[in-house]
Amino acid sequence: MTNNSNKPVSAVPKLEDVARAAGVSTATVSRCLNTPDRVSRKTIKRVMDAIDSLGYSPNYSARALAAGRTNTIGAIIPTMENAIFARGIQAFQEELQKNGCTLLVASSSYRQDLEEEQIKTLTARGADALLLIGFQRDPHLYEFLEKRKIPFVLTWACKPSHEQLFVGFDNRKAMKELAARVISLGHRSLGCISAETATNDRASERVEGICAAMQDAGLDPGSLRIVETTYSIENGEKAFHQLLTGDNAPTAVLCGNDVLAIGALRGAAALNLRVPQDVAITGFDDIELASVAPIPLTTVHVPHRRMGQLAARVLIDALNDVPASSVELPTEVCLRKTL
Amino acid sequence: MTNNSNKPVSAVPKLEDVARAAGVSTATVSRCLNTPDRVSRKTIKRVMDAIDSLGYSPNYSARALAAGRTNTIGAIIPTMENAIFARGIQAFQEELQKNGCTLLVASSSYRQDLEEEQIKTLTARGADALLLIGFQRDPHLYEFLEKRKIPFVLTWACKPSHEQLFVGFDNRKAMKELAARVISLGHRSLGCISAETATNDRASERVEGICAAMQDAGLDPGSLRIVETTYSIENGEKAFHQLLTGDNAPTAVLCGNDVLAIGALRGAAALNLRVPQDVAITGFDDIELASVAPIPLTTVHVPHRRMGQLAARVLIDALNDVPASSVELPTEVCLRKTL
DNA sequence: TTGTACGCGTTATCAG
DNA sequence: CTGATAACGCGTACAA
Repeated sequence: MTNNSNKPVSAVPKLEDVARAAGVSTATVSRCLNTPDRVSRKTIKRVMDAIDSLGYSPNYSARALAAGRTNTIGAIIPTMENAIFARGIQAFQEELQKNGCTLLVASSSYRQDLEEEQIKTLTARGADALLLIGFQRDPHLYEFLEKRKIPFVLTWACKPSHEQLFVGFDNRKAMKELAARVISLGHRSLGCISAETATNDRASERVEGICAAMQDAGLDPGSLRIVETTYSIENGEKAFHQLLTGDNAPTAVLCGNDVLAIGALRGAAALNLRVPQDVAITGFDDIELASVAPIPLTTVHVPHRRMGQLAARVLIDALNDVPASSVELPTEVCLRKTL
Repeated sequence: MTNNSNKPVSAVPKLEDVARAAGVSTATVSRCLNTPDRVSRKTIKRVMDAIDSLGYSPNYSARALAAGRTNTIGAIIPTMENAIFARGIQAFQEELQKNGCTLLVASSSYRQDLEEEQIKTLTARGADALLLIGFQRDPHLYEFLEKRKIPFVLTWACKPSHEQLFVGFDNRKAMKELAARVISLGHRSLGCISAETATNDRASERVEGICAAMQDAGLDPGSLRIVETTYSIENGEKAFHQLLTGDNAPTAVLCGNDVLAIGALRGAAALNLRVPQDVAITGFDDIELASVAPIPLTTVHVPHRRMGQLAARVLIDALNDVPASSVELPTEVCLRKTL
């Protein structure tokens, strides 16, 4: 067998090679791949056979450059290590895949400057659309995205007054409902372990929710003791210790998420406090972990998978110029044993 | 202010626009971005100013097409929902980012056919290199990657006889060590809850490890009762129930990972069995969850973050033609309270 | 239904 | 050190 072309045998096949093998033009091969309706049955078969035998697969960079679209959607999440985002993003990805789109994930480590960088990078890489977490970011970023006509959806939060597309839930309302529950059980001295509220709108809305519930119940929101820390079991434990060993220890500690709450639970055990008799503890998110905690955790259930899936649909619609609208997902207080 | 060009003001700026604004050629702008050493100080400043004021950022598709490299590395993991992979991949990503590379993640849902599809997609998308989990896959995939000269690293496992690059640990050895520990404590009747071994080499190697330990101790490996199931707390619980309510219930249940073990723990509670007095339970991976289980879990510690980081280094070296070599990471039996 | 030819935004080669 | 200019692989008018 001889190699009578002047190219190495092992070169990656391109459209032109397929065209030659099938005895058609490159345009026809391209059409077979993108608009098969406009090609005759026979030709399609010839071309497909050639594609198979050559092991051809299209070069997405070239395709993106020529077509102006990448069929790639980007998502920027604060961290990949948290089960919450993982679950929602997994669902997001599955739905995208059904629609022929690929997901590009980047994580910002909860830092706004890094998020901005990632937004720039992902758009430069040709992401057709973006999923972002929360609302809080520099306005010029929104202008940037709008100028480039890149659809985006905001998730894990909602702000119905906003014109921006979102698929999320009301953090404030959800936490307020839970806090009201706590108060209705007689708790008057509340504590809270939260993520950093300055740069995390979900966290600050949750704290607001607690304050609102206190207000409604005639309690002074100023009396809420707040400890801010980074999400992790260990930090939850430390924060709990700090809260409970200070003056005027709270009788109930509302945590910004389940991970912190698990830490708090561990902290309670270390201090020989019984939960919920000596101190009540609540979480947020209802991750799988919540139901298998040493004491099953009272928390707020959030429909993460559904959120991811809907967010994908919204973006795909937007890309197809189908008018999409925001959706606020319901959350639900999930009573178990720690309250 | 007038727009005296015939283009819309809002068009995304390109290299040419920057060149015009800076009064240089496109080649020079390109050089400023890629090989600044070969451009004079002054010119660089002029160009950078133009870039800033126009808000230019390069089109990666075009760059990839012209340069033949994307600075993108792909990773295909069985699932994003598992903390194990999340942690390793997060570290992988951080290390890549330090080296100017972007990570593209895809998940295969533990299915070989989907993994193959993802490999094709990621290479078509121009991934310069790939991270894969485990060794077990159709040989023609390896040929495919080698033909395309795409470096790849296999992780979460190792097979020193192999020529392929890997950064992982010996699942068999790790589990064997743990099993030997279990046996040395007097357990003669062993059970095992594992992921599907047919398509998951990490799982099958772990099971093999148990059998090897039994053999060494003069026990019949055939007596090991194995239940295969999908990783989840709930499935772990079910499998445990099945194991313990059958004839000849084992006195120790070794689980393929921590998630299953947590489920087993819950199953034990449901059956009113004390752990470890009535039945011993062990996990694998040592995720954060393991240490906060109702009863702290005896498990095998795996250096996930280090693995991710090293895998990144290996790939980056390979891309720079620096000879890289495989590394086998040590694991460690982690004794807590369930054994 | 099919083919021709140009353009997408960069990089890289080769002169100057 | 800088500037023309030819690739890179594909999509898509426009023509046939």
